[in-house]
Amino acid sequence: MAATLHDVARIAGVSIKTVSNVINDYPHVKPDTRARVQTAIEELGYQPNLSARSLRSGLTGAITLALPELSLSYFAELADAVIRAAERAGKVVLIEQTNGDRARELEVLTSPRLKMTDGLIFSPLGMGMDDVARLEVPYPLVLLGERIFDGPADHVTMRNVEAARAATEFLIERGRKRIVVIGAHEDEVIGSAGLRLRGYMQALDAAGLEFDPALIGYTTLWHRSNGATSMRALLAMGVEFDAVFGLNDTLALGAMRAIQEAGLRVPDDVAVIGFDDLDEAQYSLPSLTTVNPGRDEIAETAVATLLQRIGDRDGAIGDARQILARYEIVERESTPPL
Amino acid sequence: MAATLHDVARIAGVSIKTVSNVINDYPHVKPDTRARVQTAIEELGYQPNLSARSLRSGLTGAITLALPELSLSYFAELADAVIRAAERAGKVVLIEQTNGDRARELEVLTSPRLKMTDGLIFSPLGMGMDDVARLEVPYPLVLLGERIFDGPADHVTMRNVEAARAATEFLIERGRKRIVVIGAHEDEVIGSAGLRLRGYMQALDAAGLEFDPALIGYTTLWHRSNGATSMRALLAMGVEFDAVFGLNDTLALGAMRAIQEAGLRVPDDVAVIGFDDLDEAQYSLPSLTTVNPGRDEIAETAVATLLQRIGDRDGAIGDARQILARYEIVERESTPPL
DNA sequence: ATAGTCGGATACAACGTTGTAGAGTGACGG
DNA sequence: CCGTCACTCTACAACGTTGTATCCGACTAT
Repeated sequence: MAATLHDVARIAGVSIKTVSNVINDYPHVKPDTRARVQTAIEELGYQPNLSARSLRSGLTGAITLALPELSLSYFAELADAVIRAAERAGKVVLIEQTNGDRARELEVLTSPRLKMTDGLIFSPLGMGMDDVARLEVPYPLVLLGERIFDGPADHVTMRNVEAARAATEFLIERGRKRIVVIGAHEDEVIGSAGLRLRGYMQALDAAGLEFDPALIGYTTLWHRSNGATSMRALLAMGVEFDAVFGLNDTLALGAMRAIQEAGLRVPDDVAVIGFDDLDEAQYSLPSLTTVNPGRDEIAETAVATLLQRIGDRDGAIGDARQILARYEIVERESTPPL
Repeated sequence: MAATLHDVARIAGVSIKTVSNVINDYPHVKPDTRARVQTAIEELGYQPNLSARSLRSGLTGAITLALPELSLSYFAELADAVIRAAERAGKVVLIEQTNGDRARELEVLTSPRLKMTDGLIFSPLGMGMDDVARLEVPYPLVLLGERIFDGPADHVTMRNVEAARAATEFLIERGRKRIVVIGAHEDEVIGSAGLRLRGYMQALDAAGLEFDPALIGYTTLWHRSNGATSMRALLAMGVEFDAVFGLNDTLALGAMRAIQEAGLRVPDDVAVIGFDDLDEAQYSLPSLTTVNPGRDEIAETAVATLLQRIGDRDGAIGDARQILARYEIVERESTPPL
């Protein structure tokens, strides 16, 4: 079987603790002894048993990332970024999918499987304000996304309102006046949809444009098909518009397809802007202007914050923090100046 | 801190082993005792320490999935499927990204981090035939993808040649005769590109169509931009063609964009077929006909095979197996009958 | 010369769990 | 009435690692 400290110690003619000391770079080991131990380690191909180490130290070196599902590009790209950030810190990432299902999300929060890792980066979708208390968990937790405000945990997120306002203003500056929104959620306030819609309204307000409820397309989910369906419905109702703000890129791309199907031209007849800066937004026809919400920064910060909490066992850091990433408009072909 | 067996045992007035027996459903425990222990467990909110359990049992209940990168949709959807399959079996998945880089792939194979899990599902991209020996690893390993034939490990993959042949025949049956291939790799034989190109040639052969090297578009990577660039190059050379076979969906979608940019119509002037059945293939304009290579089946089988190997410590199962998934053509708008 | 310090190494216990061996109890058959 | 057996439970060791206490020798300061 796999070699242990005992095997190495026997071959090197030292105690197991000395081998352990060599491995952990404990300073007081004679160079000569160290060399002998190193040789033995290589000879046996010794690799430490991480379970034993975890048992001793109480830490595993892994973190959990819980998100709705990887087949949604936004979350796939988020996971990519989180894994890279974790790797830079020498940590490894375990992924749980919740499907955005509230029950499953609550289950993940208390799952024994979490004990396999040192902390959780959690992007909830189904949970609401009523579940805030469930976030009082006995392990380090960092939240992503928008569902929970003022929870008991650190929260890393994007400037939804400001960024959505900037996106809307971007369209207005380019001469668009009747801007459809695709992806709103009925009566939602605290989720991404609610916040982005608020940014939209702020921009209209600031520009002195009137808000027209007929321009708002509601969807339950944010898949491409929802964007297309919602757009088709608006087209069928004969609403007049000269621009579309997809509350995420996937919706925007779906809407763009529906617009083109209907014989309208993007961007000549209708300008389109999205939100998320997915990889695919560069390759649509026309390429999609969008908001880069700072995904890499979010991932990096979430990992750093979580690791801080993990390292901080006596609560020296203090209360839950809210951290907001920088956003940026990425201009492409779908929104030329008129 | 977290409760242990000792705490539960003390409260319930039994030995720790009895508590352990209750938890592991050992049959010979008096109902009365069992109930008392259960109560104590709930009272303390006891959850077993998985590190300790792992140390004892030698198993962690987690598996590693190593793949190029999650921001490639194909791999994101593969990861999604693997995680679901693992979850059904009560296992959890840790993800390593290799970026398709050979050095990084070899590193992953020997990383100590692997010891945090019971086995590896590995989708290599950079490794070649010369590295086959590196796959002789002292832990359960299941390979995905095409780079390695006849390796020392179980291999779950798709019927690349047959499926590519079927895709090509699908175009031929619909009256197309000059079929461009996008995404070929120079001189490659064993990779997905080489195999799919072989299927293409077989189909031409069977239909009595001549192979024209001018119709083959080479790319190094399989991103959307590569598909677009390669297609633009062929268009610039003035090659005549009436169909495009993208060796994956991403390439096909990129190529489709380039075709439309050039003023040609899909599918009227050019039919397009892809490979992978990504989610997004349904939502392009026109929607993309493609090959579903059996991704769910591959994920399910890979997990099942790996778990078998993990459970089979005395090598009762025997030699490495090759398992091929069923494929299927998914017909959409990009390939109407002429 | 002696106490104190430092470098270099070791023995032992402990992390929390489960397998093994075995002890105690009662029922049952001969 | 005793041996056997099934049931119920316990004590102990072990998984492989690292922290703590400790030991020995050599060097420094007084």
